[in-house]
Amino acid sequence: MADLLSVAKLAGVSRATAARAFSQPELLRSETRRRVLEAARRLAFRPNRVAQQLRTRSTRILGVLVPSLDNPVFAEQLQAMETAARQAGYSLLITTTGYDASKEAEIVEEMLRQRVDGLILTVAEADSNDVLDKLGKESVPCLLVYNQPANADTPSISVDNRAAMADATTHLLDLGHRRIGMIAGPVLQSDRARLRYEGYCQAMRAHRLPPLPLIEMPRHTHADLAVLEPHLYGSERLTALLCTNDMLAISLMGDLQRAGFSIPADISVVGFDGIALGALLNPSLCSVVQPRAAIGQAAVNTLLAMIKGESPTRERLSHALRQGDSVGPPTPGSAAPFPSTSPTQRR
Amino acid sequence: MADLLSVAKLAGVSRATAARAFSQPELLRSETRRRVLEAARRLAFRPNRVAQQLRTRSTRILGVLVPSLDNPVFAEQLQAMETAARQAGYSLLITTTGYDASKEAEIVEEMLRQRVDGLILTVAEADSNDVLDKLGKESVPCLLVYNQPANADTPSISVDNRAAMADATTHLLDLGHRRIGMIAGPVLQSDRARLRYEGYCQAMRAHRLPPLPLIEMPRHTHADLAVLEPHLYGSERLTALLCTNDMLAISLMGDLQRAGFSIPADISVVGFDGIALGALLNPSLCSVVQPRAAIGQAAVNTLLAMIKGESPTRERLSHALRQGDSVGPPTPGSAAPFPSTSPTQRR
DNA sequence: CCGTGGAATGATATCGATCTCATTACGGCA
DNA sequence: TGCCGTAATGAGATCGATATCATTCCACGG
Repeated sequence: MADLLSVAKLAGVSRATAARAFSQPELLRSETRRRVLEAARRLAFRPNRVAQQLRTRSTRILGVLVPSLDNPVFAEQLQAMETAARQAGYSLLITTTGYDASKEAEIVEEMLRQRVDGLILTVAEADSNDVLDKLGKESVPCLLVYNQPANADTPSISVDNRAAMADATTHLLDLGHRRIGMIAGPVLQSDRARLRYEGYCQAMRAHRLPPLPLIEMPRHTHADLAVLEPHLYGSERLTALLCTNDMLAISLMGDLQRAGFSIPADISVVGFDGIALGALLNPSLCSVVQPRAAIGQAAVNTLLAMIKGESPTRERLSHALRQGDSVGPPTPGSAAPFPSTSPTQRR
Repeated sequence: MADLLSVAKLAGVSRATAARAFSQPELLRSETRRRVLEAARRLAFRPNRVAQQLRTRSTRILGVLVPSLDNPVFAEQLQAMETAARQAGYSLLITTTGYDASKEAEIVEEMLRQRVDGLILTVAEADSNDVLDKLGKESVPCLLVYNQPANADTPSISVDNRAAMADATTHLLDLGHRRIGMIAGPVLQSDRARLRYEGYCQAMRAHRLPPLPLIEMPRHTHADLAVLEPHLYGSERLTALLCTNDMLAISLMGDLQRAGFSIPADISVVGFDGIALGALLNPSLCSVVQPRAAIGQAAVNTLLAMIKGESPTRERLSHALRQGDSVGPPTPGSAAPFPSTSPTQRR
């Protein structure tokens, strides 16, 4: 391709002058500027960002790491980030771990080699994370999203996961539910899930009820009815289920309905994240809404501020409980120990 | 940070030798190599990819452009792309247009400045697209995904949109449906939507039925019942609706159910894309499945082959119709001209 | 003991921009 | 006309790696 030097030659000026036509046009005599721009046009000159990046030691690229794009909560947030970043003249280098924490280190290292100007990470464990510890010693601005570190010194943006789940639990309690369960993905791998469970426990205790043990699903985003079965039948069956994320909740609803349960008459379901699709369903999914777009936008803006040298802030964005038809008051006598209809779809 | 030169000095070798310790370690005496690596470790040396990229004229970055990450069909495909790319040692620069075709040119230009090694695009219009025309003259490998250009010379990967929608239509016809409608987003902006409509028309005509006009929704991923209303009531009401994408279909189902319609008893709904969530719903969404993961993976691999100089291929991946409970045979007498229940949720 | 050839290493140009500092051009004023 | 200060432009170093070609090292055969 044509480079600045050839443009300069064609315009009959020096490299420096040619460069100035783009970076500081006001320094040039308008006639000179015109000649350079004309030459650039003729040669189809395209500035080489790589060379710029090397010389200026700034890539204007942000490195982003999320668990998975298959979960809309991350995809929707990325959409907001991309928009915000591009508006500010930045690009995104997006990577995923597939919920595999052991990949985090290598991926972050690769982004550092690329000399990203900053990092936005959603990791499995924000506390006691050696990747973050290492990053602390580096000079690269770094920001956690969705993670809510307890003691960590890494700035972060998230909702108050504990309070949020406590709110959801309280909502169920206020409706009259008492046997409320909570399901999560492989829990050891997510600090968020643990905080949400704590919120649940807190709310239960506040009502003088013993919190039930967390029910762990084998996958992050897909419910498994077999694991849940013991809690669905009999006199001690659960009347409401809290899920640590919407994907889990949505797949759970489908499975329950196919197994003959009516929602919310037989059992109420609450999700977490508030992905757009949840509101479109029928019954619509009651869910703790994390403001994904706001989180994404705030993340980019905060990181850009940090890059400019401003001191980081730890932000707690406010959550909201989206009411939905997947939740209703418990109907004590309604569900027989075993569901009355055959395990096929029921409308 | 420490650069290669300082590593070389500490190890007591030349820059070139230090570099070889990483790029061609077999050329060095093991003792020399050890000294260099040890020095690199001590200095926490991190290779500067930007400098490498400038010198080698290869970034090992692929530029990706999709309409929106809010639509899972793109997010799921990106997940596959990211995995495939990283395995091959490439990174992704991901950008979105928000379905705004007028942004395509600028975004592509910016990616070219970044000197991406190749481009993977999903554009609004594959034919008569000046961005693509311009790219044709450049030497950057470029690949279309989901787009299915008629005459274009740009290689592409997609399903056969026409045949796919024809299959879905035929499925409905075989069940006995006759009044089958089709809804789409702002259709002028999507070549895919038009091809799918053609497939529908084709299938209808093959059954000696006049295709109905396409019903256009104001948004790409959200149905609007008001627009649809004229087709839902009366003796000529539709008994089945095809949607150009799953988001549209899912939101449509929710809206219909909330308006008192029973699915599929009153009306059948078919989606397109086969996003993961569709299968989890109740009723599960019948949809034309585009193999998103396979498409993403194939896209990356094909593009990498093109980068290596192999000649491009235009690939048609096979689609499949996922059966779902959102479709059933028409029930002629079932739905009154006006729905029998009040417009609240019905189970 | 020396010449020879391959293995190992070094010196230097280069990728394409920006940055700093030096130099030239030019308009105003004595 | 000549001097001066600012505006405009140029020369050359630099960012951090790789690539090419030259040079040194060393073992081995003659």
